[in-house]
Amino acid sequence: MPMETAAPGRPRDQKVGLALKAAALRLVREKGYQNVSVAEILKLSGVARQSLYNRWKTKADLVMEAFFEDAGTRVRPPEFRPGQPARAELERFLNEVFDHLAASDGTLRSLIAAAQADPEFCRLFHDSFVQPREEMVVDFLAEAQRRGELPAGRDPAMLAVFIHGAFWYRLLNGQPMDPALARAIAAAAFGD
Amino acid sequence: MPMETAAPGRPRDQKVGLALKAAALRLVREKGYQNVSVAEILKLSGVARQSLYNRWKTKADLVMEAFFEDAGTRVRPPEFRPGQPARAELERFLNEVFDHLAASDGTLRSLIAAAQADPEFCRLFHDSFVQPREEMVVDFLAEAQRRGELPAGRDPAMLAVFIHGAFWYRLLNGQPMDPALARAIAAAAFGD
DNA sequence: GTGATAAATAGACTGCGGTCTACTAAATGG
DNA sequence: CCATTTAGTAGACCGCAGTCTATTTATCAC
Repeated sequence: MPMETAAPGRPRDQKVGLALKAAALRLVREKGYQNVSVAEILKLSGVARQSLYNRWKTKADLVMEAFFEDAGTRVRPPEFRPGQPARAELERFLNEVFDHLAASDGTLRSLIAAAQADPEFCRLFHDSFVQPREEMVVDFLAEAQRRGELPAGRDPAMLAVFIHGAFWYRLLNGQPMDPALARAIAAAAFGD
Repeated sequence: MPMETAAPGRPRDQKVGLALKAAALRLVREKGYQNVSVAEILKLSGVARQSLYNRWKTKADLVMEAFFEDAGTRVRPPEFRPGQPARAELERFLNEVFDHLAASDGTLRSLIAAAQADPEFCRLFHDSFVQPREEMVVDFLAEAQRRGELPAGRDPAMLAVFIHGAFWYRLLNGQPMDPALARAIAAAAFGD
């Protein structure tokens, strides 16, 4: 148990933050990021405006935390399983990511958009969300290379950038994120 | 000369649109998209608010037109030149794009962000800006393949998505767009 | 208990993009 | 000349995200 350093002043009420995240998550799922106002989140959670901005700098910060707190558990990372070729596993992973994105409507798109106007949020979003997912793929590809399933000449880090880049590019241009894309990406990464 | 179909009512004053584009271009170059308000553009151009929204649906529409009207002439498309390998030409092209983006600060980032909240603008931006540039690369890669400089097994269309995707991904995550990236992209596209 | 500190609440306020209304001005066809 | 139609101007107006101020409340140290 960590020694709590007993900060002075009134302690934060956990319920306030939880209520805000719960309200934000529910409303964004129901209506989409664009169509949810901060005022609505405050009304549903029954919390005062300042209490939100005491915890998060922007609406995007709150929604990112509410939305992706468990997102890491929704998509199973790529891993080696007996009898499963690396290429097929990458394809499976991509399809799960696409499904998750489809279920979450345009939330990722909105958060990426928010990051373009806010360097601080851009870094936070990258460090806490984008980078870890990129590294999962890098590690997986490096292992595939070690096992001889990926040609030796390729750079796993660069391949991961291409893979995520292709998927961002399609997402941000409003184009379909379907199994055909997953197949094409996996084929390009592993193909000759 | 096209038969002008003599629309009824007062004709549009060309100067109004030109003044708006000139003001928008100058202010965005000076201060960046985020830091320019519509009110400023109106003040500098000496035009009324409604006149702007008669011509463009949003600030993003105006800035896109003002900013990229001549952008097509700034970057020389990839083309085959005697003694110039396709891979080197692609690298040159990417470096010119990166330079142009650096000079235009975050304008492309802001327009991509605006597109995420506005499906109509997303389509317009894609059709009039993104797609043509993508096709330039596809055509170039297809020609390289025909000439035997690009391995036969690869799909030029998919490669173009990877190339643009990688560059969008880096751009939108606030990472450097430097010659090293251009080299890595060209190497991955043409390398074994 | 007293004072200090910080959380929570309520609500006014700012600047923004975009819409709306009212009015004037320039072209058309009759 | 007159009716119609559209462009342009001026400025009020709306909902938004985020800031600020004032007040109350909960917890410390003493």
